[in-house]
Amino acid sequence: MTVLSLPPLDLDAAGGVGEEDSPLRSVATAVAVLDCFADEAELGATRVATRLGIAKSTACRMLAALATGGLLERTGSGRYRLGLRLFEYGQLAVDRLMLRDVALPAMGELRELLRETIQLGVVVGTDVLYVERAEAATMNVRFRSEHRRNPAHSSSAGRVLAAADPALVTAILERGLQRYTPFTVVDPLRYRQILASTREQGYATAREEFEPGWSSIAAPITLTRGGRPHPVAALSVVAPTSRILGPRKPAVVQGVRRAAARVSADLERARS
Amino acid sequence: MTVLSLPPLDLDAAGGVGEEDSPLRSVATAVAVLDCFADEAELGATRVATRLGIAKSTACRMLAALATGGLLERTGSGRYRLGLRLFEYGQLAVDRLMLRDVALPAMGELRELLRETIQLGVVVGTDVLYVERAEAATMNVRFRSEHRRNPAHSSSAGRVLAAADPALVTAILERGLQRYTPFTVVDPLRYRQILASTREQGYATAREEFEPGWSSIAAPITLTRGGRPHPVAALSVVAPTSRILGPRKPAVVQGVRRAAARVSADLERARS
DNA sequence: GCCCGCGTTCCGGTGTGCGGAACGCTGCTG
DNA sequence: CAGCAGCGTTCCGCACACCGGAACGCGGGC
Repeated sequence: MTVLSLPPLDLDAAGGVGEEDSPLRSVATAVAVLDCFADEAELGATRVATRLGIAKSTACRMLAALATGGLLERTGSGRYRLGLRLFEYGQLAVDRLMLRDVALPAMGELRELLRETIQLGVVVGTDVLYVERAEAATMNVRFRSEHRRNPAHSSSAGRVLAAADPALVTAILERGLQRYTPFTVVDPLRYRQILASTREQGYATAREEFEPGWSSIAAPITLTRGGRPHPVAALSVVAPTSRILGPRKPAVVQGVRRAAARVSADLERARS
Repeated sequence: MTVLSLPPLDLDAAGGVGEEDSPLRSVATAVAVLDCFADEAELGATRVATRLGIAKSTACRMLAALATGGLLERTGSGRYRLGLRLFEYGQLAVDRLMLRDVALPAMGELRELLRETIQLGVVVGTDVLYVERAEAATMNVRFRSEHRRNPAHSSSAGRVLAAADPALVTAILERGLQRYTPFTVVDPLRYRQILASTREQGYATAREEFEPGWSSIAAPITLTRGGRPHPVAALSVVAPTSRILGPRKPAVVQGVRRAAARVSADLERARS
């Protein structure tokens, strides 16, 4: 089994529902129906039909079929909601990367060492998706679903992953460096400079570039492929700025780099 | 928005792939294709075709359609694997229960108090599915995907949930009390006695009934519906037997009951 | 370099999913 | 209390999109 062959960054997946010209029209619309539930928690047949521009009867059949398959569940009032089977599939998808299990011990130790929240992120499209998180001592309700994915250019994890992947860099630049805070780096030239220094130093930082007050430091988890180490994921420490970019910064950098290196080694050994 | 209306325990979902007589045949087979990946990490068109008894060309089209939808990803050698989009959908499905976010703080505090692993479980079919886990101090690699779901009859969480749900009890008994360890309760009469005492005491225990050496204590998270409190989830402490069923048992019971009661109250308030 | 196995593509017939309209139902509202 | 409006669901006939079999291109392996 190949260990975590990085998905070839499907750019089209970033867009909206759109009209797929693929075969299996009904399956494509079924997936589009699922996508509708990314925005809203509960949907009925009429909403789905109008959103997708299909007949109401078609939407109803799609919803029923997805519900019998377990991908959707019926709420009391005839509407539908994402099903828990999707949770199981999603956990399996992450487990199959053979990354989380390898990284968990190191993440727990790093959390204990720094007493901060540790994140494990991979690239999907031009975003970083966090597939595991070791919360600081008291589990922080601040980290919710909306913090499970963020644009690669404004996060330290995205930088260590882009630093070694020119195709990802061009994809990020094509999409545009959107500004989220006054500190967000939006100049392509400056962004490339940051990536260059990331390559040199072996870690990346992001100072309040996505959410005011919160910064992060990340180091790459690599896998030697074709003789050269290739980043496949990133370990990042996220905390209020003063706690990791102040006097503690050297300790945090050393800690996250060591943890990422250990995960890389374990991942290499797990490649049986 | 209704908060966590318990899914009506789809019994058929427990079975294998099977032939659905529902409309939208292609969507049904697409779901069946997804189900194939519950067992194996990577699959090609031929394997899928033989497993489902469909033509190889059909399987190929299904795989391609699911891949363009992001539910599957292509691995290097033309085979397929569950896609990370499923992870996002799955996280959304759990978030929409408005249960995890409410329970996280209490779980973190209980973990700190007991220094043991805390699990948050819900019922799906006749199994308990754990949708969140607060690991003990060092994140334990022992808890992996195979520990994300287990039969309701052999877990403490399943008992507090079955204690107030006669329909679930009959479903569990119909399925049969499978033996996993020498301690597993497999006598229906004894099982009903245990449920009765669970109702009285307000918590449940399971002593090495699923995995030798590991036991658990659970308390119900309830939501008043129709004037009466109704369990919708369970908080459980899982640890080596001596650490929770020995002298510490009273403290553990009190801790998990208090935490579950707090989550219940918060959940009630969140029902705006 | 041969062969076997894979994933993919092509093509025609047919059965299946599409859309529009009609049906119960619930929960508003005048 | 009755009317209505909106919902999810069902029915039905036509068209077309999907299924299966066979052919293609490619890669790995005794």
